[in-house]
Amino acid sequence: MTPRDLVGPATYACVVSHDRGRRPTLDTIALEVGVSRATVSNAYNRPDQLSTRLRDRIIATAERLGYPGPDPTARSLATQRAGAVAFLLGQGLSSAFSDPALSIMLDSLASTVDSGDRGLLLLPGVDDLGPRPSSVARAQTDVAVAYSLPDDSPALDAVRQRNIPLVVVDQPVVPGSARVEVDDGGGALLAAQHLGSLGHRRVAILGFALTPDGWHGPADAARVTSARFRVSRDRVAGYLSGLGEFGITDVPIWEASCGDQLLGREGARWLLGLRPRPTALLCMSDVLALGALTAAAELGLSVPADISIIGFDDTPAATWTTPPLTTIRQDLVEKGRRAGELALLLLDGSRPGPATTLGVSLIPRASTAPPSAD
Amino acid sequence: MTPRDLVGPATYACVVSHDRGRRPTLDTIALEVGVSRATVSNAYNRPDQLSTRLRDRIIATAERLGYPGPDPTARSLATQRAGAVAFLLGQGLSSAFSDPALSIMLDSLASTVDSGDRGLLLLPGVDDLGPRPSSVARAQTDVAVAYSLPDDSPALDAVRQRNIPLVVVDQPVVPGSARVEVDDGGGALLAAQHLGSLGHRRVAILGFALTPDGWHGPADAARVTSARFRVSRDRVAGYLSGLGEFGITDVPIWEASCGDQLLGREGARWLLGLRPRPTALLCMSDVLALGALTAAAELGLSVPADISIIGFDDTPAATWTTPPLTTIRQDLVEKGRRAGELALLLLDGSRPGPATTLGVSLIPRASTAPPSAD
DNA sequence: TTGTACGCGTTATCAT
DNA sequence: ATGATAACGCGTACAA
Repeated sequence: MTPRDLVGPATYACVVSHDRGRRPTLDTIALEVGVSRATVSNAYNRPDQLSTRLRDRIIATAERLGYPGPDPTARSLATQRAGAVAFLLGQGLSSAFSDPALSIMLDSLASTVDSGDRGLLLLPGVDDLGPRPSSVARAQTDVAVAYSLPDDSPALDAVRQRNIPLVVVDQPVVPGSARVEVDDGGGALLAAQHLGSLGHRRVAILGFALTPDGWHGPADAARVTSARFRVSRDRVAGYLSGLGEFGITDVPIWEASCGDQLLGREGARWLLGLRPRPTALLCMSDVLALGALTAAAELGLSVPADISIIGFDDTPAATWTTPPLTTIRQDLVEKGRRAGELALLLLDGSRPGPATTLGVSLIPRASTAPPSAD
Repeated sequence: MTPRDLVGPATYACVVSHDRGRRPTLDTIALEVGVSRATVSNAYNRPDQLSTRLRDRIIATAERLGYPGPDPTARSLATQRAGAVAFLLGQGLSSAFSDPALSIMLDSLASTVDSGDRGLLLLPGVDDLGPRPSSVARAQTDVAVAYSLPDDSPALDAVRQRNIPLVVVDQPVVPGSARVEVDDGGGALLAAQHLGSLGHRRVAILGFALTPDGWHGPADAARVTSARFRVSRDRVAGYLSGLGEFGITDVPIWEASCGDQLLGREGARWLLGLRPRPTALLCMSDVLALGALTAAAELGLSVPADISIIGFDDTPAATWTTPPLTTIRQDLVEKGRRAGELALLLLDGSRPGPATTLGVSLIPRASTAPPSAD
């Protein structure tokens, strides 16, 4: 059926209800009211361009015919604006909502970006590599914000190919993109120095994945050297550097494939099973540290008397644990806000500037103490 | 990083500027290769429709000219599919990521919906009312999933106006939509009966907002009667009904405008300041219960000796608290999965069936006990 | 207010 | 088999 088949307005309304495939469009309304399509469009988008009376008539007619308003997709096509910010995650959405560090950051990002009529399009990743390139290619978005992807994530190639502006949070370093990160190396250094100055000499690392290959377990030197996650790399380096100041060189590392609490527990069990047993654990996140707390309790070790545990992030949970968690604070809210602002700037046509690096600080609580003289 | 990495983006920018802002489209490629637009489209979407050689030539040319692939918006316009599921929240995204019950559900929903090339479009709400109608009107989505909105949320009118399928999670009841909810009344009943059978006779309720007007503080009978959140209404009814079985009729209620832990603490302080002091608190969520635990500790009351506290949801945090929290379990993962499945079904053209109601159960832990004989 | 030229693809249907 | 033609899809924006 072509528009020519429509003889009159009344007929059309009839046709509409009969023919379900045919939704009313701007043209339908224009025809019915007897004005042009442009005028109907103006009624919705520029009410000041026409008389109130005409506008009311148009809106009323639209309602009567069940016109749902200008189609968002068509509007996007015409305006060349998708009206959404895509957020690229390393893993499934599962992580987005269960990892507090990510949640808090995302929340802040969302409220920053939200001002305006923009939505937040979440693109879940697969296997720590980030979203599939095809997902990125099909996403209706004006700008991409990538969160903590490995150095060689194919998703980032897809973003570049689409030539949309990119904001990278944490990692990796992508030339030509805006970036906000935290002083991971410095934070790790602080944590290690804290333990060292407390007198610990046998310290182990409970860390994130070094490379997105799904491995979890003890990490040897080769894995550390070839790590493809910048954050993990920098934090390990910071830990080792800080421990090195105290002459500590032999540092076991357990690598959790994801920041999952259960894996943290498993890793801590392994590390605490080493002989001689470490007297302190450097955990790359509070969540991993929570797992470590659980493991310690299960092994009958008391924290911090038998084992000191230090986290990273300073998420709210760090204050609720027993004992409250000594940790490295990063400003997750600020990180999200900056990322959102950068996204808006890029949308406005700004060129990306140098990366923003947020500071970190040591928050001493009750999960660390000098080692007991055993 | 190799020098090549640095050159890549710059090179592309160069191509773009040559074209004087005119980005390549399907036509550009078609013209260059000397085939029709349709053939180029097929090269991307139906590789089997043309010879491998021609396809390779097309793809190569596309890459050479910096063609980013078929434009997602144009594709959506043509296919009449946005390729996204919109998720409507009552409040800002802040809540989405900080409320564990929501996070877990959303996570599950996301992974259900994720299979396929769909994204999840988050539409944050304002003032507990849900997203602004204009946000809904402009969202590029094929289906809407509304989470826990008040009975008269304007966002739902906007969804209906757009005539896109709707899945409602928890509340409200919207005719013509699919729905998944939990047995809120039954859960509340279980909680109240638990306390009653333990011997408690002075019980108070620490609850969610009854109406989206930002009020927090003591709730009188009028507010309860006119509540516009179904879940709050049903739970209060369930609580009162269960308590009624033990002859308890005078039940103070404190209403938290959001499920925030700080508000939970504030409410608990108020309730625990009443004289005679309640011996037990019915909390509408684990998060509120956490706040109550904090308040009790600050008031020097020990749980459960001085005060019994029962939560709702059975989020992971319930097991970590001191003492571990007695609570009502609802299957949040299942709830999300069902909601996702319903969304996919509706996308497939199915008609919404009757609402799915998920069961609840009492999880007794250590935060409830018989009242001390004071 | 209106006419109308885009925006960018998809997908029958048709031709070789 | 392969590829071409052309008809949509639905608005926006600018000149008239």
